[in-house]
Amino acid sequence: MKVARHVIEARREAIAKLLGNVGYVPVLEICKQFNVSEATARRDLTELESQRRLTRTHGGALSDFNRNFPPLDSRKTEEAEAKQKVGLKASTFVKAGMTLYLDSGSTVHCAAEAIVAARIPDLQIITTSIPTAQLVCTLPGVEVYIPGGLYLAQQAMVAGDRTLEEVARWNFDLALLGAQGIDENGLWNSQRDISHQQREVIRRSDQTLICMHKSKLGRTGPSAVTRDIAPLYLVVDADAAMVAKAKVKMPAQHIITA
Amino acid sequence: MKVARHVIEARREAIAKLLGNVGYVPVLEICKQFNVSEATARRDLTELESQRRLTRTHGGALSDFNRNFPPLDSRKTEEAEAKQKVGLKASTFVKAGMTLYLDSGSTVHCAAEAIVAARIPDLQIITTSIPTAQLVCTLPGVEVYIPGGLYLAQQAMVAGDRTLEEVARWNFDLALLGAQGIDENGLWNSQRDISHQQREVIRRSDQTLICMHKSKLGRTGPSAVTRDIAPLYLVVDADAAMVAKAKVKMPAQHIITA
DNA sequence: ATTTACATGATTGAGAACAGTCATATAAAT
DNA sequence: ATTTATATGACTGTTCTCAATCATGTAAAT
Repeated sequence: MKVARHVIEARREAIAKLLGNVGYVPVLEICKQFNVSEATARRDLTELESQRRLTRTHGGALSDFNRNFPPLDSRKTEEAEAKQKVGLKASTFVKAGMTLYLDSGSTVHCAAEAIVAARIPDLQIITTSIPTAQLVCTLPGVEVYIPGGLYLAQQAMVAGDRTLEEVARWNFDLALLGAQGIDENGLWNSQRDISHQQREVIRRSDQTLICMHKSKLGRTGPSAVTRDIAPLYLVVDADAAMVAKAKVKMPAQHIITA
Repeated sequence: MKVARHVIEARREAIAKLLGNVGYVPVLEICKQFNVSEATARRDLTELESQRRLTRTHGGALSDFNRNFPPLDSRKTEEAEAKQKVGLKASTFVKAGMTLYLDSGSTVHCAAEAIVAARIPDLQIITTSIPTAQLVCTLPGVEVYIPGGLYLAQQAMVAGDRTLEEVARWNFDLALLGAQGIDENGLWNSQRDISHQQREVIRRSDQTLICMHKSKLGRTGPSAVTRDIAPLYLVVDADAAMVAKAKVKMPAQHIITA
């Protein structure tokens, strides 16, 4: 029987969310959880895949978010080098005594590695990323705060309403954020929760650096963080001309080439 | 043909690493990458899975994110067996659908391992322990919340005023707590912060199990959690007579021998 | 109210993945 | 050097997964 549109949307949204939390969902698991036949479960998955929100595998589906943010350590791609360059550049903005927000994501994690390498002391660091927290807590005089929230196994981070509330209780001297894309319409990320939270961080931070590598220039994502990117700073492994080509509306002095 | 042990180890290590980078590897991909038959690829995967280093799926394997924490593992070596027994017993009190508080500490971590082994689904788990969070989040239908707070590198946990505040926003069906000691004056722990927080958890939980091994009977600690231990339950690898010798004022039916 | 559109579940055949068994060749043990 | 242990690949039958098709009943459109 045909079923109301909103029911379908809700179920697919729920599947996507489930996938975001768990990382991998077998088809039969979906059948059980949502009381649908394999056929519909598969149909939902193919639909979600065509929306680029997941990747199908034999027997189930993989979170796409996982592919964008694979585990942060032990990676050796040429992308990793770019990210390290970007992270290193971003870390030069960090000064002793700052209250600092570090986003979850591999590029910002590289920045954290550079901060540790530079042995910048006496920071107050707030981060939703567990690996990043564990990394920076080795620095002398550094206090690391993790906002509470739902733990996402895939990304080893916390997120959700409570996280947002917690973040709203801080003010930052500097925030380092990752993103999925930036174009003439603004800044984009992968999930509504994360975009929401980043918007709050931007509001509460004296200065915000968007850390990304050049392949993300001109690209978008499922969820808009902000259209108004003029106050932000962009740290990227590309010169101003390349950034201009992506139609990023940002003052030239806010573009920092790594 | 039989092949040298180190070759096998190396290949399996490489598979694990590959998995760490990519997040998901199909079996055939392993066959191609390492020039082995499907049989060996599968054998490697089952071996790695038994080492808890990955999760198998139909057609491949998923990277496992619940990495073991060195600090917790080293603490586990002594009296590990006793703690596992206690943890196993405590886990039998956990039923599907519960809202559950899991304390930070090795004994409760053992209980978490037993919960995972029993594959109890649909829990809502609140824990301040990062390793425990990463362990239990693998269960189906389980949501894991980490209260915000100051990250303590030593214990891989969060603590502090904010953590207490966050905990105070929940109510639990069941709480599993560790402790440093219990005697005629009540329950003891190592730090004021932790005692404070445990007191709050006890207040907010329908049932509280204190999980400890017998060497802690009759011992105290720097900070009192509560003098009124009568409503609590004690899971310990000792019989009622041994508990009585420690002058623990607790109804007999509240003493559970592991 | 009637018609159209379509989401769903059941069925089916094809293809993929799996566990088990066995022969073999080589590493480790003696 | 001889024996034992075992890692491997080939083979096999079974199970699982998948895409396609069709009938059905309900939501949307008219």
